[in-house]
Amino acid sequence: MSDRQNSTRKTRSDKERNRTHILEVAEQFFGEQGVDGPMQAIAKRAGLGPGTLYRHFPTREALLVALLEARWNELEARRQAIEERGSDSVAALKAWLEALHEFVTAFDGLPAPLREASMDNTSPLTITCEDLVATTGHFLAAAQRDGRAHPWVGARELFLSVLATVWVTGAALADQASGQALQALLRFGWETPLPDTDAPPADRRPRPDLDPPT
Amino acid sequence: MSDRQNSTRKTRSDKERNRTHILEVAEQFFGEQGVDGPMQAIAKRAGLGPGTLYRHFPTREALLVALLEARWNELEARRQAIEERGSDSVAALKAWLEALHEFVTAFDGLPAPLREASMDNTSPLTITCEDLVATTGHFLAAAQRDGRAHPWVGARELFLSVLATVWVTGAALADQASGQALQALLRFGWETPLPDTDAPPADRRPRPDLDPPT
DNA sequence: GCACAAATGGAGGTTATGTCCGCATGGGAC
DNA sequence: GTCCCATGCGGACATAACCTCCATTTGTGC
Repeated sequence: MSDRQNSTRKTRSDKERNRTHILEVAEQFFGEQGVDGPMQAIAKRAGLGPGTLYRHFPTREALLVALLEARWNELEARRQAIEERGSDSVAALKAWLEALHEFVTAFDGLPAPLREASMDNTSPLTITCEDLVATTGHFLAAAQRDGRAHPWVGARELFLSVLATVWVTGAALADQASGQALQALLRFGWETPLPDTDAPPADRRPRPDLDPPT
Repeated sequence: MSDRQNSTRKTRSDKERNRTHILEVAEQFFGEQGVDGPMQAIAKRAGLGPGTLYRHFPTREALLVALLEARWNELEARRQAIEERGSDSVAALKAWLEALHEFVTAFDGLPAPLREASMDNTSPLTITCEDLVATTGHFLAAAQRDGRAHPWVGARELFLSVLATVWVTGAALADQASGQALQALLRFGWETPLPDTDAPPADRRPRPDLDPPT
């Protein structure tokens, strides 16, 4: 970023100015209306033509990527904090999932494009998603090594479960209670029952019987 | 339904004919394109003007309700079959959740309107959703009475978790594996660990600590 | 057949998306 | 300072979808 035009001219100053202004406006707008709000409205609120908006961010997703970048740094900091705290692996995983949850709750309607991105591989958001899955996998693996998480659970599933939880509760629109209960439900899903007997720690139960793929 | 005009005239025959034709076309169309496909296309494929389509089904949701009605009967039959089978409560709940899963997978994109409906209370789909939640609650309660499901789990959450699972896996578009793993994750969430010790059966663990509502 | 209520169909208002191109504006040479 | 021109701007426009309204057609009862 900020690499100047190596050929002849410096990039015009108004360009960068407009870019950041768009980002400010979009941040506010998405915060109010959710990520599905009309792009037009952002351009209008920024006092720019639609052409300019699309020149800077050719798709809604591109705009989202730029907006999430700032928050991504914050999330990364939180990840480090969790790791340096050196708490037990389950607490760490829980903390990370909560951080992830908050990240996905940043804007209303965010889960949908993230889900899309984690499937399609063609979206600019894909890399972000894969990073998030990777970090989730990092914490999950630690918990599994300690025998505190079922070994058959995957990082991708946990990530998707966070998306699903946020999606289903409508990003804070709807009842908090269901959201929390769902989170608890999922936690009970991955967490291993009890280290309070001295039986073999991890998989006291085998992988649950999955129905054949019909 | 099919109550004739009590005032003066019988309802015109072409009306009912068009209605059923629209339903046939819509069933196929939604099956192919998902429930978000353009309404126009349905009208066109049925050889009708958009006005006629909207006269019969004023909203996309109204059309969905009519389409789901047939499948709802099927689901109801399945419910009865499960109950008459008289299997154990956990198996019954599992079977019901699977039936529900298939119901929600009927059309691509179905989870979204159902979620909407189960929140808004203004949608024509709302009643359907509430019926589904009620039945889920029926099977869940039985399992809880047997101490085979965590007592703090609610019917609504289970229903929403089915919606969420289907949503996140993109209604059979995406990887089956993640979908099944998620289902397993959730099942581990609600199912009570083990009747293989003769300890008090149900809540071996208290309701998990929910974080205070921030 | 005839009259008329009922139903049709498509034209059209509205809102959103994304592109294209004439125009203005900022950067650099002098 | 001023002039040139590449760079970026802005909004008009092409496209697509939604949904409504009303002139026209069509089926029903007599």
